[in-house]
Amino acid sequence: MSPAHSGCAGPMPSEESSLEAERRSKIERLRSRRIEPYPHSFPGRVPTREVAAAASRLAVGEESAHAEYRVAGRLRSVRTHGRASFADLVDQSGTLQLVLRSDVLGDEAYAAWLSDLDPGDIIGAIGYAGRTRRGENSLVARSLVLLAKAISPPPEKYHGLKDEEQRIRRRYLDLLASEDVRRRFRLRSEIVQEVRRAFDAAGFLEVETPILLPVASGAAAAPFVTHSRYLDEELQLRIAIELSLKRLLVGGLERVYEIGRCFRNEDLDATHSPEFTMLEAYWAYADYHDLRRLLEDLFERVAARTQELMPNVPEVRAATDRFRPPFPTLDFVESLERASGISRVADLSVDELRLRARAIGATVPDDSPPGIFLDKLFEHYVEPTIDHVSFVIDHPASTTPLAKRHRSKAGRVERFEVFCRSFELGNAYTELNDPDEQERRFREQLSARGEDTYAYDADFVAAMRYGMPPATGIGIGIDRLVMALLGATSIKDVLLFPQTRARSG
RNA sequence: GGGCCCGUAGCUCAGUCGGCAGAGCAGGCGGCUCUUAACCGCAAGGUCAGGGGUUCGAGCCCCCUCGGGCCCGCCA
Repeated sequence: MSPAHSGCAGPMPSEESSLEAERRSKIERLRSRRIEPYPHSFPGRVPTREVAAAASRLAVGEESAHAEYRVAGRLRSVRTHGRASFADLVDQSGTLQLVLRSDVLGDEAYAAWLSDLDPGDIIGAIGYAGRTRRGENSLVARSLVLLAKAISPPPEKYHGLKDEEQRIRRRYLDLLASEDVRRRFRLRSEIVQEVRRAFDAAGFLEVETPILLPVASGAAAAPFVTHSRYLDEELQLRIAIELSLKRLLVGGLERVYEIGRCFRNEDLDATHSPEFTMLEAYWAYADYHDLRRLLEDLFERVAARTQELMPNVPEVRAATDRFRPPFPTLDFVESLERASGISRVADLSVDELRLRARAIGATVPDDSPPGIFLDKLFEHYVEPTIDHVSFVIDHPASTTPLAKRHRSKAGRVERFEVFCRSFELGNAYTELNDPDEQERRFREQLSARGEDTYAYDADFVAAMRYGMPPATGIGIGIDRLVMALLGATSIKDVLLFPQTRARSG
């Protein structure tokens, strides 16, 4: 038993419906038949897919009583047909039809099972493969075993669970009602595995660094704040992994990555969740070109796996097509100039930039640094034009205070962002490793903006003074990557248990 | 934080002009040995999100609250 997760526990239906009373009375009946409704295990089961495969090798109408199979899963529907019935059994491998016949199960058992089983029950079936006269791959059941009686009825068998609130709050119902939803979340896990494989294969070490920190830094965001009773000190939940991983570079771990939850005390909307899964990777002695190559390979692989797992879903097909190489490269400045018609945009004064930003309706403070205005212009003119997965590279230095200066382009930094359908998937730099410059920029950040800014992490600067190798680093939003691959329009579609308000009253 | 929309049976949804609360699925009873959203017949199932108001009369109109969705603003 894993630790209970909080959050979605929520108060749920207190009064039982008459349907539930009916099912409870069936439990009593079953017990009077000396059938335990909640037994301990069901050994020897095979996936339903295996039986379906065996049945598919038979002729229509043929049955093969030689081999016996044990399958288990959730009963989805029962089509009673007098002295023969058909039931659909769903397990993780798929759906298998059970053929229930009084002449095979025995008249008494047949009648008893039909009256005491309901859709939603977890059952085991023991029998042999057969193909019905209508050609359906089936298991002809010699006996049935109740494994868990469901008291609450499942969602409607055809339409499933549609109510968005219920889908989120009671994701288990959404999952049990929809093979498609189950596949999407399975895909999410596989994408994470694929990411691990890519970084492992490139010689990276997966590490785990603190989530609870004295001060959350490494990004500009509002942290969640908590309190340690032991220390009697305030702690903050991390908003980024960056500074922990860079400390590891100082310590001589040359290639490290972490996949983990980060927390930002901000709104939930279509592309933001207060807790989200971030991949960050840091690579000593390499630069952002190396990371980009690694990423391009990774994208091809996850897109292929996505198509494999979810063929024939048009929106998924359209989404994965965006991950087909080559991936366009957009120079930040050139693409902005082309899209906006503004020439020499990087040379404009702050005042000119502010006017341009105001003209497109950007609502940022007047005293913002030039990079903020450039970002706004880019968001307005260029981002909406990005559909295919694309790399935006070499941003003006003023937009990116914490990246290393570009080695050849004046006024730029070595950075790329990956975009898909106008939202950002990832962000990579050739990292700063001059401790004095790091400290200076931290301080500039502090004075530049208000509350949501980089907290000053003195120990991190101290670490860098011992020497951090030249390195490149990247952050990828795993939730967004999954969204992009599935063509999902809301981050809630890729989070098993998105944040919801506690139910009151 | 601002705007718009939604909440009816366990689930999926109708509900017209303010006039008896409806259907399908699921469940109950009966029928059916090839169905697959099985089908046929009968009966049952409601705090119309919650609270207040208008009205002879409110699921429907008005106000408040709760929850959700979408758009905008901010962060990835």
